[in-house]
This record gives sequence, structure tokens and C-alpha cells, in this order.
Amino acid sequence: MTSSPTRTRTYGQYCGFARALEIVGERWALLVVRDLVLGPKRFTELQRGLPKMPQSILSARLNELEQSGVVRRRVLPSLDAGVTYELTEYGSELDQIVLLLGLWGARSLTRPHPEEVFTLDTAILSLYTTFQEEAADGVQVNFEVRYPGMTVHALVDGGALKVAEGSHPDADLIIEPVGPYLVDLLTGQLSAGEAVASGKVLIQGEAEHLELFSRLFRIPPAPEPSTGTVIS
Amino acid sequence: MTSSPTRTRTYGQYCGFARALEIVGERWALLVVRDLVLGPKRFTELQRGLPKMPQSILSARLNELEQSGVVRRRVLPSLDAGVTYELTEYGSELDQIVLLLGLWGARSLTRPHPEEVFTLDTAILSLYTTFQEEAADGVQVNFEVRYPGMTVHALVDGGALKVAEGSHPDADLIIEPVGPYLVDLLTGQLSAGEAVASGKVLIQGEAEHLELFSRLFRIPPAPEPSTGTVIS
DNA sequence: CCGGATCCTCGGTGATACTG
DNA sequence: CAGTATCACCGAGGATCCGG
Repeated sequence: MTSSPTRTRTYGQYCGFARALEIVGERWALLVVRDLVLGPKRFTELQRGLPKMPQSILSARLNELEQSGVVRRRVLPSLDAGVTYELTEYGSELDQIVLLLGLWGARSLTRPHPEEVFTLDTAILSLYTTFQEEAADGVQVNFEVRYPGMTVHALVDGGALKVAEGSHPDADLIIEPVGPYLVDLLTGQLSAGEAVASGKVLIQGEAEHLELFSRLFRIPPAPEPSTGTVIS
Repeated sequence: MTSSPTRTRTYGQYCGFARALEIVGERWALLVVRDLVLGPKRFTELQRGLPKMPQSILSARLNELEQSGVVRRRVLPSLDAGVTYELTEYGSELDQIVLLLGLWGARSLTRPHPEEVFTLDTAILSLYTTFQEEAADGVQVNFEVRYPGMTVHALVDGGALKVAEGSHPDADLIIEPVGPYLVDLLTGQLSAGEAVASGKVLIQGEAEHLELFSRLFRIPPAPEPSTGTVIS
């Protein structure tokens, strides 16, 4: 019913990778998936997370992703006449790819462009993508991160990470970046000590917990030009 | 240079994942990366691997990827006045993502569309993407796979895989799919025994080696609709 | 308010042709 | 061999309108 079924935007290759791009390679499609990785959402929630995305495109992408078996539309039985969109099992197998690609792209993050928005989902996902599992072995610590319009908390417990919206009543450390400098801490351009000393990051709690934070969440340094590797 | 200061085609999000899509999310871009994952290539080699891609787009993508630090252009010093394109170290860190996404998309592969091409790079990459490393522990075997217009060989040695073009003089098994049915063997819709019995796969060598092949190279079954997982 | 559908403009895509 | 130039077209992008 989405009007013309259209003979699609294909690549003309019998190839799993090409097929993947035909399914989720359209503009905006993977950003919709990204937001759904964090859980089911309503149409307007998706809009809020993708403010620069035209609604008509969001509608079109959701239909395409539903047809491809990546997204499932669920009509809420209650009275509020709502519809939620969630990843199918097939779609949620993109989780790891989303995290990997997010970390890869984070290396190219410098300063936010004035018009760029920083959404709640980005804040949450940035912690998942940069989490260093091997550095969290035997660690048990809770962080609360306060951004200008929103707060998230991260629970690290024995190699596992759980991030959610909102404050945490029993956080070991409250981190409040002043300006877009938390990324510098993650890349290592800014040490934990310098971050506090310069006032670029305000903290409540023991300062050494920020050292721990900067070991648990890392953006690897941007590689220098060198010879490319083939496959292994 | 050629590039006008058009800053468009962004997503307006300060987010590593959005940045990644701005770099390699344009149409055709990741397919160029895919072919370069297997090693440096000349312009015309890339054209051969992407026959349905307009040359003007290939040229544009190569320029963009070079500017982003994903691809390096190398002018050959010799007389043949050639130029090769190769992934930088940054670009080659997409290797794993390309393999994962290729495997993900392979689940949606059914029959090749009549107009779809099957390229050498796809043949090679399909073995890398479907390789089950944990099933190859202590295994030492060589395969040769003959497709209608091309032949590749796969060397499995103790958990490591090396695939290359051409025949292999000492292959333990020569596999010759008759029609597009090798994918059925990989997904498990077709067992090794049935493949030989039905004549859909011709072999030279011991039949049990085809059993081994079908354990070493797998496309996981397509998931059924069920509840989506959040992140872990 | 929520979940779209519809109309219109603009620019990237894609086919072809041309150049160093 | 490795691009650039030209042009038609269709999907993205923005606004508005519709049914519950």
C-alpha cells in the first residue's frame, strides 16, 4: 500500500554485502536502526532522535525496513492508539555492526558543527560503542553523566555494561562535561587530570574514578597514513 | 580542485555513527571499500568488479574516500602510468565490518536475479564472510571452487583462511557448483550428500571433504520473527 | 497529539559522450 | 587508462494537509 512497489534501488550484484546495502544502505535507514537498537520506539520518538530527518522519509524507511524483516510494527492494544517500532531478531543482529561502525566513525569526530544536535540516543550509544570490555574485568562502578539537557548513567559490573537514561542515586562519580570536550577524554587527547584541572569536566566524587572512566571508555587514536592491510 | 565547497549530505548529528555514514554511507561507497578490502586495485579493475556502477560515480567516490582518509591513491612509478587505489590503515579497519555486514546480508540471498552479476571479488569474499573459525581448529585442507567464468582456491590451516584467485595444484577437493546452488549448501538448505546426489554440485575428491566444507563455511539460518533484543 | 500521505523543488545518480 | 562534461530523471528534503 505504500504506493509504487518500485523496482528498487539495487546494485545488480549477487552478493551478500550488496544485498545488505540494498536493505539498510539507503540514506537514513541505518540511523533508524541505530535508534531502535536501544529499544522499541514510537514514531514521534524516532522523530525526536532524528530531528533533521524528513518525516516522509522516516515513514518510507520504516515501511521498507518492515518489508525487509528488519523492523516490526507493533500496534499497542491500549487506548492511546500508539504504534511502536522495534527491531526483529534479524534486525537486532545489526547491533554489533552498529557499535563497530559507530566506533569507527568516532575517530573522525572533532568538534561538533554548530548546527549538529547531540541526542539522548547518541549519548547512550557512545558509551556502548567506546566501552572497553577487557578493561572492565572485575570492575564494579557506577557513573552518572550530565549533559546540558539530559542525564544518563552507566553501570559497569564485571565486564558488562548497562546504560540508561536518567540520574543514578548511588553513582560513584558524577561527570559533567563543560562544552564538547568529553570526546577529547575518550580519545586520550585530554587526560583525566587535565580535564578536571582545566575545568572542562566537572566531577562529583573521587577524581581517580575519572581515570577509571577514561580507561573503560575509549576511542582508539586515529591511525596515521601507512600501508593498508589486506584481510588478515 | 574539483570539489566544490558543498557541505551538504550530512545528518546533522554529532555522533560517531552518523559521521561514519557521512564518510562511507553514500551510495556505492561501501562497495568500493568492499573490493579494496581484498587488496589494491586499479581504476579499471574496480570498474570490472562493479559493472553496474557509473564511472563518474566511481571517480567521485574515490575522490571523497581519499579526502576522508579511507582510500589512498598511489601513482605507480613504472612506465605503464597506472594508478592504484588502496585502503589506508583507517580504511582497512572496516574489514571486519564489511565481513559482518556481508554475512548479515547473505541471509537474505535467495536466487540471483537474472541481471545480477557474480564477480570474482564476491566469490572470494563470500568464503571469508562465511568462514567458521571455530570449526577450523586443527583443520588443514585445501579447496578449489570452480565457477562458470572463474576459479578460486581456499587454504584452511589451523583456524586461518586464505582465499585467492586461480586454481590450486594440490587441492583436496574441487567443487564445481552447477547453477546457483552453492548458497543452499552454505545455508544448510542443501546437505553435502544431497548436493552431490542431485548433481547440483560436482566434486573431484573425497565426498566427505564436502561435508567438511559445509561445516567450515556457513550462512546462519534466517531468524524467525520473534522478540527483538535490546543490546545484550 | 499521533501517524502518516501528498505536493513540489532541488541535487545526486546514472547513462552517454568527450578529453588528456 | 583515468578521468571530466552534459543532461534526464528520480529520490531526498521541506512544507502542508488528512484521518483517528
